[in-house]
Amino acid sequence: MVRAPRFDKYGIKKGKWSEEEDNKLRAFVEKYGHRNWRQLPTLAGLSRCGKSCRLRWMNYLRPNMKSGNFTQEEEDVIVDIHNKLGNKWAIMAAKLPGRSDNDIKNYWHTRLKNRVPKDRTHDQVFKNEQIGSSKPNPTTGFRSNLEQLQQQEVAVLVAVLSSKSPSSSSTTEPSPCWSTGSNHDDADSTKIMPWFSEPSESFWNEPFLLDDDAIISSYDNILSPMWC
DNA sequence: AAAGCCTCCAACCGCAGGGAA
DNA sequence: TTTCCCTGCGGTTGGAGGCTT
Repeated sequence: MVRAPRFDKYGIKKGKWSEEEDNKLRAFVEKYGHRNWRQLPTLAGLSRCGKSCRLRWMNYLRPNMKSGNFTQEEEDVIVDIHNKLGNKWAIMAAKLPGRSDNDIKNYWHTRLKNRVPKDRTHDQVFKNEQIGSSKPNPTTGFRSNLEQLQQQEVAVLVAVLSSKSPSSSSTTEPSPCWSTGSNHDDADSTKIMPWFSEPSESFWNEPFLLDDDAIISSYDNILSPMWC
């Protein structure tokens, strides 16, 4: 079900993550955070690119990640947002704590896509909007129609993000907003994520000390691009 | 039993936006 | 102002496992 592990020409591992790699990544991020995904794999002793580490963390290793089937409520949220905004998986993920954009995207493609009438999708709405206004307004033209639609999208987006998420009423689960880098500031991050403690200042100023000498020596010989 | 097909999802890839230099 | 780097997003793919014939 997943890609077989392999190494690219730079020695960067690709494919399925092992339990050991997961543990290394989880331990490192929980201890030091993830300010620099590009350097993180080197510091954490992983033969992965930063992008791969970020994806793994965001999709599976984050605290409070849910597994298993989507509830009817979650499904409704996905369909509703898709009708309004289209394939905005990150926005849907922000509304569904514990679900990643990848989860939602997969769920849409495998379960929901064929269930939702095509003429109700955002893309079709967008097309209809353009077809319906095939005679451009002599004073404003097509561009303003598009801008108007974009303004409507922004309004919907604001409404979606400002409304309560389905599970927030029944749980005390932290808001996923931290994961999108919005709607919070650093001062609040420890409240939102009790597990996320700001690393001590010395961490960012002092050289990182690893237990494994081999990793330290390899750090000096990084020739491959760390980001894919 | 086995071959072929289908489904699902973890992971990869490329692009765009924002910020720093 | 321009260029470069980093990050996040959305589309696509690889391939294991299940199903059908």
